[in-house]
Amino acid sequence: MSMDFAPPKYAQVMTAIQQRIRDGEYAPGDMLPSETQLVREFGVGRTTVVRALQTLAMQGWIEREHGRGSFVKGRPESPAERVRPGLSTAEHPESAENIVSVARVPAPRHVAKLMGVDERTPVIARHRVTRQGDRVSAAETLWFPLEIALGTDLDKPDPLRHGVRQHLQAVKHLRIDHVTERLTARKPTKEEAELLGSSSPVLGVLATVHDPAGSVLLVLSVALPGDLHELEDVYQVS
Amino acid sequence: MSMDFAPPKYAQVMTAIQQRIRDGEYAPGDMLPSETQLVREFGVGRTTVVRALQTLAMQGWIEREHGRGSFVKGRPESPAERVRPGLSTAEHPESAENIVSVARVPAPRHVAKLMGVDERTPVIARHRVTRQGDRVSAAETLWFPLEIALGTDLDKPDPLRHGVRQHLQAVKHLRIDHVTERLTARKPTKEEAELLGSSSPVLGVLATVHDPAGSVLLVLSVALPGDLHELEDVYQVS
DNA sequence: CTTGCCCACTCGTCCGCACAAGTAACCGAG
DNA sequence: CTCGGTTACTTGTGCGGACGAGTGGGCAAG
Repeated sequence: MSMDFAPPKYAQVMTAIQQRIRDGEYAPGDMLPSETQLVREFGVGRTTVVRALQTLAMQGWIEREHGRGSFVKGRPESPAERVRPGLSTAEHPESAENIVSVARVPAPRHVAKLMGVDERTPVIARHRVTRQGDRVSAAETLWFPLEIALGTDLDKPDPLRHGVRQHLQAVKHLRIDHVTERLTARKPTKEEAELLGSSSPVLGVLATVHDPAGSVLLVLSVALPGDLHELEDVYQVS
Repeated sequence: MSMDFAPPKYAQVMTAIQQRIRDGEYAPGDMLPSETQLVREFGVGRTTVVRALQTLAMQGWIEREHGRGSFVKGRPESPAERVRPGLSTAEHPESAENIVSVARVPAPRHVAKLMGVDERTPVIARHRVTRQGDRVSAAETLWFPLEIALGTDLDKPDPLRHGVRQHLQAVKHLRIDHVTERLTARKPTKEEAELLGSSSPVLGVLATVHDPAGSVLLVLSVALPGDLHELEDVYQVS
């Protein structure tokens, strides 16, 4: 059975309006249709339209003025836009083609340090790649402490179709709370260079993923070829 | 008549709960009273309680789990701090030793694009270095549109002792509002390699600095040798 | 003991309605 | 002409009710 879940109506209204703003149909400064008009257009209750508009306002897409109307601000630029390679790596679904190898290996020095265990403690290393068309656009390694991987499929070479984060949540109720990322420029390791088919500089992302208590769920390292990737960040100055 | 306006009820509920979290009455991890209980306690409709709780959740005070309850996160922390090479470069004071050269040159393609002007439009290029002990730890170039530099000392090779940001503010009342940064890994240019004394990979930061109206005040490019620099970033997950 | 179902409880979403309050255009009295 | 009120719009807030869906404990059948 095709059980595709429809997103909630208020979210549908939000996406529709966001799309129109991006398309320029609603330009910055324009007044949006009134709540009543939107109610008619989308065939939903005012509660729903109001919730969509108020959420958009909180996210900075629009501005609402009591008695006048809602106006396009067109500047959804918020700290939410930051690229977060660490998190997206933990969330991305896997497929058979992008698993390179999964093995139990002694923890490399820098990984052991981040996990707070002794060097050479055995850990699970899960090597993957991401493809963009024909080319390998990223080489990723995820390291798991044994006690985390215990009872999960993280130590098996089968693809996790819902991603690592989902798997941890579903199988062991482990929740990701925060991520520490360290970014640097470096040469790819021999293995990475082979996978990427190039030894030009890479952006190295080393991320430590924690649960709410601060324990390390995994450490991950991503090598992003410099000629393929740019990380963008916009911020307000106090 | 003392017409003091009572804040809306949903806001009253929010502040009450926030207060209890701050006081420790609701400790992190605790389950909040259920919506129904809060309805009874505050004598308001469920709509109101739900709105309060959902807003608190969006602000990061609590977490709501479908079917289980609402839980104190006790973490109204703002989006985590991030290193911002772009801004600090604009703020750092200069000294005679770290000015390499200042000249009027045609805008390079990528700079012209960010400024929104034609390629080869003349701009002021200000080349600098940062030292760490004996070693040059960063090579920076700041490009200014002519109309910005006009009437300032930005086009003169004398060090700006209070930094570029201060100078713009003091001399022309120009205020920095936001910065867009693009990060990538690349090989240093010939000039950068010479200044840095190495041609190992660098972290390239290309930042566009805007005033409140969105006009570009300057574009700056920083080359950070990968073996000397790491950019760290911590963030909360949803 | 284990398994599977039921049920009470939780939050998620949505509706229709009501009234308050701010805004702006119109219109008539002066 | 100016002024002030009326009126038709807008958003802000609030209620009660309804149904859906996820969670977890209890309970009875196996």
